[in-house]
Amino acid sequence: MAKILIIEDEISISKMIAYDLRQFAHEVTIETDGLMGYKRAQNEPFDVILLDLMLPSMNGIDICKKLRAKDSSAYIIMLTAMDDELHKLEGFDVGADDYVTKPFSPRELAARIRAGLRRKTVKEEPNSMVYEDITLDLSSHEVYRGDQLVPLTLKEFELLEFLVKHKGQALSREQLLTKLWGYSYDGDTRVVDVHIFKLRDKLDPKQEFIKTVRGIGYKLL
Amino acid sequence: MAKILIIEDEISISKMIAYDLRQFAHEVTIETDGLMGYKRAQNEPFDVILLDLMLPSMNGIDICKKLRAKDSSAYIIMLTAMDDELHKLEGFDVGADDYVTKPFSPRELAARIRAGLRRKTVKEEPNSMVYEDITLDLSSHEVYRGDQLVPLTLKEFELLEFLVKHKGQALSREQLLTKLWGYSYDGDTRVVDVHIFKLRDKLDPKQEFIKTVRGIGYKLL
DNA sequence: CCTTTTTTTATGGAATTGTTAAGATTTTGT
DNA sequence: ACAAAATCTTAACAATTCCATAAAAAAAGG
Repeated sequence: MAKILIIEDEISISKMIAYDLRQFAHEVTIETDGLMGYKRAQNEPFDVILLDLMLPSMNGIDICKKLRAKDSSAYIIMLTAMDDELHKLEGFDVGADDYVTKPFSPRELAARIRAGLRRKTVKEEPNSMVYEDITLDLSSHEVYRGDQLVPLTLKEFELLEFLVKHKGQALSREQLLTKLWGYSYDGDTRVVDVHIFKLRDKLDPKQEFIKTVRGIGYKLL
Repeated sequence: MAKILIIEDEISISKMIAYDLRQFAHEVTIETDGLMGYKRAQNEPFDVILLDLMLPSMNGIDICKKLRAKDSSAYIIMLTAMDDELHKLEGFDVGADDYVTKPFSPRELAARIRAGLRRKTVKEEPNSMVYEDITLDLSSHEVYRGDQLVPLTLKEFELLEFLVKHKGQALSREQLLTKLWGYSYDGDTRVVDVHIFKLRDKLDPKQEFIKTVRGIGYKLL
């Protein structure tokens, strides 16, 4: 489910769209004023923004331009009235990802939003990984065991990330060294053991998840 | 200090808010009933009115509409439950100046009230971001820590703005340099450290908010 | 029960960040 | 246009954190 912002002054339209989107468990926010909408778009991390062209206090084109000038990562869909073809063009110049002409069917809009979301998720890397009750937040570099924040050092974090990414695989010390320490690493192969120990100490004291594969290395169940 | 009216039927919430606000020497009045609250709002010159949406005998939306219709000069902040996004919309149509979704932190509410009071006296368009009790006024380029104006240089301001906009994310020095200094910047990467140091010095001497992510860069909690 | 491998602990040193100050650059005031 | 002031950048040193190594203790395997 995604965070979606609708900036549209015709309340009947925005309510209809919002109703449909909420059916798909999306979190929908509506703004009727251009400037207010722009401010929210700027300050909250929306996944998709539906943007009407004609708006009070600030029009859709300017909003789109400004959002792109900053580095909003939102997928922006412009809503245009049938006849302003010219504006449609500008909409694209301006950094919109897609456009829909009014009147449109809810189905079509929903499909375009889904397409946008897919594209967005493919484009961006996943920003969190979950393993059992351990959550790795890649953007904030935080790790939680349940809802307990567990401070890890960089190497510990990278090691855990690699383990989770390859869970189930037995990973040799050499593999870990070349991937996490770099291909030209020529130090002691036992470095890995020490970091595994520290990871276990912080996250898995009972060695429930991080198993040692004798003669090889380690693996995450 | 200001006269503040809280219209909220959940006594635990209103008492908590009132307690916090009185710490700042504000004069706080509480009403639990919609109609009663409306009457007081009409008859006394409050600077700020905190208005719950769902209230007995008269809801927040109607109160707000009627007060605006009379042209009460109060700065009205709507308190909305997380999920009634639709009501939030109506709240704006209706002339509220700001809104806060429950649950909210006392700090954030206090900051928004201060922002409202400032705006009320200076009468300028607010284009502001609020983080904890730090308010960033983007149009005047002013930053407040609580009530206190904190003079920042341009780079410090931009840095803070970027941190707030990406709060929670660990931001690398390279990211900050390319976004804030420009894509072609080729100087020392430690410039960032110095500016972080100065920002902390002015806004966060105890390093409560601006955390360093060793091996990466910095992040705002 | 002896050997091999892994776990655990301790420590010096390397790398990263904090802090300060001085020089360079830009902005402001006159 | 010039001088003064403010801000930014760089460099150097201090403080801190983290990592790699070594080496002892424990466990596994035969």
